[in-house]
Amino acid sequence: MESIKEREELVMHGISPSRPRVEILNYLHNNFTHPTADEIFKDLRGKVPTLSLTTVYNTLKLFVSKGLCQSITINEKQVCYDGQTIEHGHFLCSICGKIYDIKDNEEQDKPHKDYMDGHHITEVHYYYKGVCAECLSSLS
Amino acid sequence: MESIKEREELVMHGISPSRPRVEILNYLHNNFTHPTADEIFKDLRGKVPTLSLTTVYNTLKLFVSKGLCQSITINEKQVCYDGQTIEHGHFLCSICGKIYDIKDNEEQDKPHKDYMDGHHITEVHYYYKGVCAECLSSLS
DNA sequence: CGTGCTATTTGTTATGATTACAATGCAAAG
DNA sequence: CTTTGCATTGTAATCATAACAAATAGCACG
Repeated sequence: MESIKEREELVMHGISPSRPRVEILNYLHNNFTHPTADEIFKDLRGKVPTLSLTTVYNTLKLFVSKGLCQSITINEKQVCYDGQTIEHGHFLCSICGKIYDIKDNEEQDKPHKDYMDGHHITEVHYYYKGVCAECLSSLS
Repeated sequence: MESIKEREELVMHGISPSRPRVEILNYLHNNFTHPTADEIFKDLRGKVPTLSLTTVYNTLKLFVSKGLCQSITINEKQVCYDGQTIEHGHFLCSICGKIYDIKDNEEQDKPHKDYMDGHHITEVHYYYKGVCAECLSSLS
């Protein structure tokens, strides 16, 4: 895990590839669990002992502004982050609280437009709530 | 404004129609601004001087659980509330911060399914971000 | 090698939304 | 009138996030 890819990606986006930034981006590229800032912080502390939570927050905000990741606001409590920048939906399980990615194979399933009611649309977000497959099967 | 309709609606949903509850429901039915708990509290203080912010929070949570209103989590800072319970999208203006209702005239514009990837879907949420018509026109 | 400059990181402290909790109030039933 | 139980209230706690100032690191230049 040399994180060369992450280093390059940062530079291409005009961000200098400091240690914390490379590690956080690498983390986002390897974890599809939609982590919160705090989860990222706790998970990376072992690898980068000097890391501070403030840096995680700053870095994530920077990444979002540069289009390197997206923030997810399904959960009423905390913001979650997703290293996948291509538009896709999410599913929040009301029982276990996990967030799943939704792969939209059918195009018409997702809302799509540039203008609506005269507003200029730059981002489309959609998500579902319910009970996930795993929780469904344990409700035997 | 006798709020008889709200009184009835509360009773029909198994909620005893106390003064704060009637007033908050009435407020949600007359304001389509997607207010936060605090905005509702401040706006109703004149009319109901004994009202407490805690009651507003409790009541909103009760309403959501009984399906009398829905909570909107577009904004990363606070949760907003919407008295309209029929499924509809929202639009958040990144400039002025206002939230608009989106009337979906075209059915295929909104995602729709009962099951997806094995998960059981009970709620569908979607929203857009961008620049609203008003802010667009003032960018002259 | 040092020096200074700028960007980055860090720790601490503040903020602000939401909740927990305990106390008070109130309305219906006896 | 009392009792009983739910509603409401005020206060204090919690917790995510941001502000801020100090410390540090990377780097161009002498």
